[in-house]
Amino acid sequence: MNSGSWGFCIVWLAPSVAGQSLKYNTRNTLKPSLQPLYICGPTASGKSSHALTLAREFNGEIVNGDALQLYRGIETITASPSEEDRLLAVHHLYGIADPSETLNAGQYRTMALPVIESIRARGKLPIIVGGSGLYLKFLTHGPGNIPAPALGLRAQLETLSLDELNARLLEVDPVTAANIDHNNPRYVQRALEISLSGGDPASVRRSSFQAQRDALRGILLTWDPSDLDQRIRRRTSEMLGRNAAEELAALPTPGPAVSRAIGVPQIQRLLDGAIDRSTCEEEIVIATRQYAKRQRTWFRREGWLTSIPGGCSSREIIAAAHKLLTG
RNA sequence: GGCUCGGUAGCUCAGUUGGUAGAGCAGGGGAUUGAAAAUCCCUGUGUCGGCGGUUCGAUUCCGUCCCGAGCCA
Repeated sequence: MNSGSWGFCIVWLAPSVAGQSLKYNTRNTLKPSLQPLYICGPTASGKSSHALTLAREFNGEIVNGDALQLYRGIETITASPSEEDRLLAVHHLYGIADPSETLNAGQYRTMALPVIESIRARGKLPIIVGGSGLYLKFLTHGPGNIPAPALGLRAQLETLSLDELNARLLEVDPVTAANIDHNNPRYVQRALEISLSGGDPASVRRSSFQAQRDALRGILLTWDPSDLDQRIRRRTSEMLGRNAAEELAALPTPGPAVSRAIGVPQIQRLLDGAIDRSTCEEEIVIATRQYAKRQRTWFRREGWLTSIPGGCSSREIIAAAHKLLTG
């Protein structure tokens, strides 16, 4: 597969969009480039609020890039944009999935691409805001040449032990077996899934994954870890102070994805009476902090992102975005 | 006041029949190609409560003091 077959690139290069005359806010005269602007960063880094500022400044619409905010019914727990915020700019792909579903990065891409295209078709700037590294990776770098998850096969593999999975992978795809983290059941299982679903083994297919050629532009919000920790503590406390517990209690049986969302298992145990409120809060803070660390590690490798201090002013974020949009 | 049990890594605890100690969690670092808020990998020197004593050598034995918890007065 070559770069030309990436749906995303096709969208970006669509001549009908590139030829339109566009109106930005009067304070900014920009070239008519409506390539998406990405706002990334760890949880609690202020992505949503900065994105809102930029959407209003640059005539943009916001597209969710967060795996868990796709689900409805857990808005408080996932710190999704509030009703008021959604009145200030158009928001897409928030709360569009049933909590019993389990989406994946490929499905997200499939949903997000037409949304982005339609925003551009309306002459608006798509602003993708989120912290789910893999989901954003699928958006920016394509889905590769790998088959979608085969759920039936996955269920079968689920019954095998890690040793058995590794043994089978070694038979089917020795190249991948030699390179994979064989302690990680998810990775071993997925590699097997690919190799067993027909066609070339995972080692061949994954090597056909290509790098993005078009210029990507995005902002990575950064924080000093101890400052971010304070923000996480504050947000967790506020979240529990709102209707988080009631929200979860009212949720019809969630699927695997929502069940694992940070806050859900902890609040569930609070509702069950297994832990008290302060223990619940502390556990959520810890899980969130660890997640933020993983996000930091992930985004650090996305070299195309421009780092901006998360605590910057509206003026500064606008200036940074302006530079990216015109540069 | 007396007795008993505790006091070891940020937390919960193990252990050393006397040769200065190790797990889980937390913390730190990393990975990440369709479950990703997931999953996985690497990373443990701390007056072993204080002070004395016995000993070549004490965190380990003895004495005493301090601090918890419990029981008896």
